[in-house]
Amino acid sequence: MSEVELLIRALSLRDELPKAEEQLLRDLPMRVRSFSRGDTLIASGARSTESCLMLSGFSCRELYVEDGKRQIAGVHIGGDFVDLHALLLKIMDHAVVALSDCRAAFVPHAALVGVTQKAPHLTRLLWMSTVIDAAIQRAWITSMGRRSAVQRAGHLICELYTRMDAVGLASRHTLVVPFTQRDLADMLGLSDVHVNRTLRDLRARSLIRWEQQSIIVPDFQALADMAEFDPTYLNLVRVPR
Amino acid sequence: MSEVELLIRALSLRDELPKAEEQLLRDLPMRVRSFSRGDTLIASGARSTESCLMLSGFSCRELYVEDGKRQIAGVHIGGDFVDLHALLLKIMDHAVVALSDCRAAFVPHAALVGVTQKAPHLTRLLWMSTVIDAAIQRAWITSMGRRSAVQRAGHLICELYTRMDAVGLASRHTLVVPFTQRDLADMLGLSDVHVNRTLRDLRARSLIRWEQQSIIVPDFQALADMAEFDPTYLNLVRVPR
DNA sequence: CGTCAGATTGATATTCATCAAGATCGGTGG
DNA sequence: CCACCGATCTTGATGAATATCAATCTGACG
Repeated sequence: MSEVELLIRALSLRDELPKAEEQLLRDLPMRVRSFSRGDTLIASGARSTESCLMLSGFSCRELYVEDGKRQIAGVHIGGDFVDLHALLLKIMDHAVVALSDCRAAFVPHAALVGVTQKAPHLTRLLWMSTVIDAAIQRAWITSMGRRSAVQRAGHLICELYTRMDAVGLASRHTLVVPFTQRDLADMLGLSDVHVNRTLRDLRARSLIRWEQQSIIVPDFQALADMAEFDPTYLNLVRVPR
Repeated sequence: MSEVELLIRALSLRDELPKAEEQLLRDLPMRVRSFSRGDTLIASGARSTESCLMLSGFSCRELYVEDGKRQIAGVHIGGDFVDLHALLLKIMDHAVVALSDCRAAFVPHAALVGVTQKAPHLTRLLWMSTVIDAAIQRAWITSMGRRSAVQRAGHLICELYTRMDAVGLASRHTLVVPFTQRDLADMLGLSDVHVNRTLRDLRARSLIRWEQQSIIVPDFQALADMAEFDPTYLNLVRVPR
């Protein structure tokens, strides 16, 4: 079982992945490292020569504004090529930080450039993964601009549930997530106090339960309806790309 | 002067563009169409077989939530390959709508797949343009989550100024933009009334003037400082990619 | 000259942030 | 084993930011 199984699974969900391309992924040179919650995987402003693939655990994209307020612009789980865009951007506009203990693989840009030169279809699939990321960001923008706090929180939980379920990381109505309410607040653009009340509200409506580090979603459809969640943007359909 | 000059300029700002690749762009088959303000260039949910390149004028990415509230998730100007991600996404999660009279070129996906097969470097530059788009979206998320209304509006104006200036569409302190205050409200996630007051505030501080369809920024640095605008994320540097 | 979209202003309501104080819980040193 | 400690969660009270509702004003245009 190779380190890139989850990535292969994530790509296979969206298009047929020929064995040869699978092999290219397995053969990518990579340096695997472990991190603890709070560690910085990639610093803001870094000029990377490697891109970072999540193997297990959680990380997030983190930006700070001047008075120390934090905004999280995306959450990443195993199989996400979090930092693929560094291949093109050269200088990071944000940091990637561990939200839980996690493992990540760092792949040299030279190897990825190699993929773009000899494997156009695989290149398109990697490109696709960055573009799905952007679609998720648009959903966040929509939530932050035009949805209430309860809907926003519900929408985020639906997103995480759907994404984790797709790669086999959710089990029967339950998500194991390491987030504190402060983390959630920084994802949703709310204060931690207000997140607490928002979760209480969701609990009171029996849309979620929150035990230890687990979010339990007894009735996904009910939550999705409340939050106006439509999973189309996650592109979980297998079509030629 | 070909239709794709502005695109060539936008890419050249970020990396050297060999003549051969320039020629590939000029040779792309395309169907040019004109639109009036309010027209839909690409409908939400569409399964396109073409991608849309802005030639002139303004468009935006538009999403609606159920009670009819609109959120704009990005603004596009001449030279922006607005809809390049449709090549990978296959089904649109949002609409692209004209914010002014504009012209756009539609390029068949088959031709773009061709580029990915025979021009890896140009492919990376196109990929880059989608990934810069995502960086802009992260800046919007940060603004919406953690900046005040005045900073948010200022930040957006700085973004537009910088992008338009980069491709030669801004002239001495002045931006010609066709936005109504309602458009602006839907970009910023505010009500139109509040946008009006926010602009009044910016005017009162002499950070902008707003005449007809022109935004005048007498002192860009002052506005940027107030809004904490740092243009790094727009990747306006010429480096090998 | 009337009409209509957009801009502006005022009054009020709602949502959410901030400040402050407990409560809970896991971990740690004695 | 127990007392303590810090981080997190929870709740209440208050205030600021922003939305909503309702007029009025302005300017372009038929």
